Amino acid sequence: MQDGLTIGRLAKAAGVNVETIRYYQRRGLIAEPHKPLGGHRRYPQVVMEQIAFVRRAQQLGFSLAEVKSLMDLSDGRDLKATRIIAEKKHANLELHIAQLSQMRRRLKSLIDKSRKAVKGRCPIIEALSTDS
Amino acid sequence: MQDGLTIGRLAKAAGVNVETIRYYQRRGLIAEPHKPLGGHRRYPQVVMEQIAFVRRAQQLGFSLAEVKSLMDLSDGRDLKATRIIAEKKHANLELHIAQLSQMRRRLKSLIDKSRKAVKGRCPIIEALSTDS
DNA sequence: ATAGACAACGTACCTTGGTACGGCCTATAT
DNA sequence: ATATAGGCCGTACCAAGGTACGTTGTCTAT
Repeated sequence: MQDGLTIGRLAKAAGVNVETIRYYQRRGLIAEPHKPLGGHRRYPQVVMEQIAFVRRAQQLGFSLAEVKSLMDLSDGRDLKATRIIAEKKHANLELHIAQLSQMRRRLKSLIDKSRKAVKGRCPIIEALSTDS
Repeated sequence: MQDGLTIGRLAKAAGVNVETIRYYQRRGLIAEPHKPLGGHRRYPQVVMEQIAFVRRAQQLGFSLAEVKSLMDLSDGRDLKATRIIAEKKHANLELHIAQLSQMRRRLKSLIDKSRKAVKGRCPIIEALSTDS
């Protein structure tokens, strides 16, 4: 029994798959403990915190590449650089939401038309079949 | 010179890549003209309309699998089946928008905090580093 | 008739965020 | 001492919607 968790226990504790941890290591998102010459790695607590960081950032919409950038700024000293990443993401999010909202509106209108339509002519199919 | 367009001209006219047309053929989304024994296919106008159908449906948020279902209903006789597909998509869209909106709100709040923050402590990094 | 452009086809590759597998090695409990 | 669980590593695979490439075949203009 040594200090730190095995990858399996860490995975369970962090609520992720073992393969996900290995994947994050390959992407340089979490610290990779030294491998004791042909033995098994032991993960200190800090790695679990790094995994949690990744998951929280993902929930805010950041990609893993962006998460990496954020982590590189995670000493908290460069407020502005961090904020710029967040602002870029926020702008993307706005755009994305606007596009989806338009889709939703258009789809809703077609559905409403379909409900009132007479048999035999489907407004949805017709809208997809013609310009305008 | 024969009737119909070659795949290259069709692609240009429809504003898509040649490979996209071949891909749509493989997915059964557009009609595949007979190949005249070792020769080149000729595409009638109707195929361009099918491509346009696919693109319009994509713009409403439908996946290619859903587009296929819609096309199978495109005689316009089954209003209800078509509407059910659209309603399902609409519901997904609502959910998706709601999730993105929450992200946007949370991100916005972090950005605002960051603007007012004192040097050295980044509220964005801190939010990603801790629970709650 | 021959060059050059284009078509056909099969297959591999791309992105993103993982998941799964197989072969081998190690750690731990009994 | 040995069983067996689990770690390590490389590689392949998944969805989705295409894109790219190489080879061979064909079409068309000159």
